[in-house]
Amino acid sequence: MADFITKKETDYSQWYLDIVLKAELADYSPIKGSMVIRPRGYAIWESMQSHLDTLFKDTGHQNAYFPLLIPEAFIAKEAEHVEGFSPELAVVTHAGGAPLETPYVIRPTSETIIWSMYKKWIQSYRDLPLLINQWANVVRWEKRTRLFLRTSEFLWQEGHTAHESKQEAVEETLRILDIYRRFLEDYLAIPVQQGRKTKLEKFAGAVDTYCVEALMQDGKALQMGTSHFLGQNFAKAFDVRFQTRQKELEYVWATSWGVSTRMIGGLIMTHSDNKGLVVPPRVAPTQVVIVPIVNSENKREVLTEAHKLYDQLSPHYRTVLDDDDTSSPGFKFSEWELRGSCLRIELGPRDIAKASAMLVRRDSGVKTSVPLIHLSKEIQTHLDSMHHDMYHKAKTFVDQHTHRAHSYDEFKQLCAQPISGYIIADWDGSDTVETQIKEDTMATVRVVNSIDPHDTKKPARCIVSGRPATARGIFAKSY
RNA sequence: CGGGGUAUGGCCUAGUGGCUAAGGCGCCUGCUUUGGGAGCAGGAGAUCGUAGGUUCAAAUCCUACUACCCCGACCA
Repeated sequence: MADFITKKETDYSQWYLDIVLKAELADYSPIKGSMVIRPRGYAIWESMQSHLDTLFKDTGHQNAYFPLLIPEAFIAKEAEHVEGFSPELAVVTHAGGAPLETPYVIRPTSETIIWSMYKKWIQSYRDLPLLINQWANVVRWEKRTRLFLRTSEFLWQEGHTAHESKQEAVEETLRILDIYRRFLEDYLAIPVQQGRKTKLEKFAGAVDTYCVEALMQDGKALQMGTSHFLGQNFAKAFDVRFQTRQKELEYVWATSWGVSTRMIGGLIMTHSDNKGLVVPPRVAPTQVVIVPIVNSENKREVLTEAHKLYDQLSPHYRTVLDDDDTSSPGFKFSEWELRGSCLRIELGPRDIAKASAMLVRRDSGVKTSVPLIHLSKEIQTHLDSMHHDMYHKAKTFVDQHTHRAHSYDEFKQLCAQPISGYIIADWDGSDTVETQIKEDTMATVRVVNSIDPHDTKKPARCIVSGRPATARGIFAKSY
């Protein structure tokens, strides 16, 4: 992990931005607040897409596509939705060289355009459940942006489902939440907290918002994915009713859920170190880089061996052979560490003499000499253990920075720590207390979970008001 | 929208009133090199963010503007 623990907040920001820019994942774009995702960064996104698509399709979801522009009036149909999104809409007022009679907004999310179509598609319980996902870009004109973490335009997937019953929709909401948790842990090696959002933090238009949260190395939380139970709000706003099995007419029950390119930012902030990017093996664009070490005498022999090795490995691993002879091995080592290649294979005369290669891990820096005949198998073993080691390193960090606050004084003291982390506290569930905590300490409720009655012998009390506590929250400062 | 900062070749920086704007990285040419960011020699590349002002003289001082970055406000 990076050793900026004692440094200031701005240094952490700079460290993060340096990695994004120097590892060539993204760049500032000419449009303020939006970024250019460069090929190396996009490859991570493609990898995420492919894994998530599999998880969605395995649970019966299908991909579709809806328009970028949404009639402004659609947004206004759901009261909370319009209130929540209005301040951050980009509006198209002119087209074809003339003012438009009715303006369009660039989608900040697609609930409204999708539900306008669902009205046509859903008549009977036979049409349900309708399980659709879309890969798209959306625009939200935020006041403050940061590469990957909050850009005015970003890429995401948004799922939109319609169900016969409340229970089925709630189950779907939680099923997706669990897919997100599994994806983050099993593919990105990022441990997460899952739970419900408070009324103040939930999605504009949802009945309940659930989310997965991760803890960054500076002790701030980052929301990595959300899954909303929408109740019948959008069905009512767009008048989507269906004939039930009992021949009655009822509004359908809905969910929506999404994860975005923000996950790339979360991945960087969770795993990377002072040498640069560290990418978990299952999504890494480059899993193995082969660096041949040549001199004028053995050049041909070493390069022949290196190419043989490349041919052998590249069908199984995302492999790069760096045979550029204008830069030195030392330069390449540093360069590939910065770019986050999982494993480096050094192949030089000494190695070839004993029919082996030097294998170096990005996460730990540990070097092992491996016989060439075992190399392919060894790589798999190392990639697997690298994933587990990265997960456990991150998990240990989270555990070390998770504290329980029994009083407000204790809470405030924990918030004042350089790396405040998660603070678990009981409160009365009121907006007033939540707001006060935010004003006093900058910490917000990341997720709410119900209080396990077996956990405390005496009834839980709100740390601020002293009233009986109704909820146990995980609080943190956040991005 | 507030607070702070920056603006000099493709990138990073030096230059705080005075001769032809300096250096590093990168780039081009050639040679030599290659096990942790190689070396030597030569070369190309800048109207010093924009506009105005002060002065014999401005990259440097003053004013305004613009852009970007950081911290807030805001933010499924």
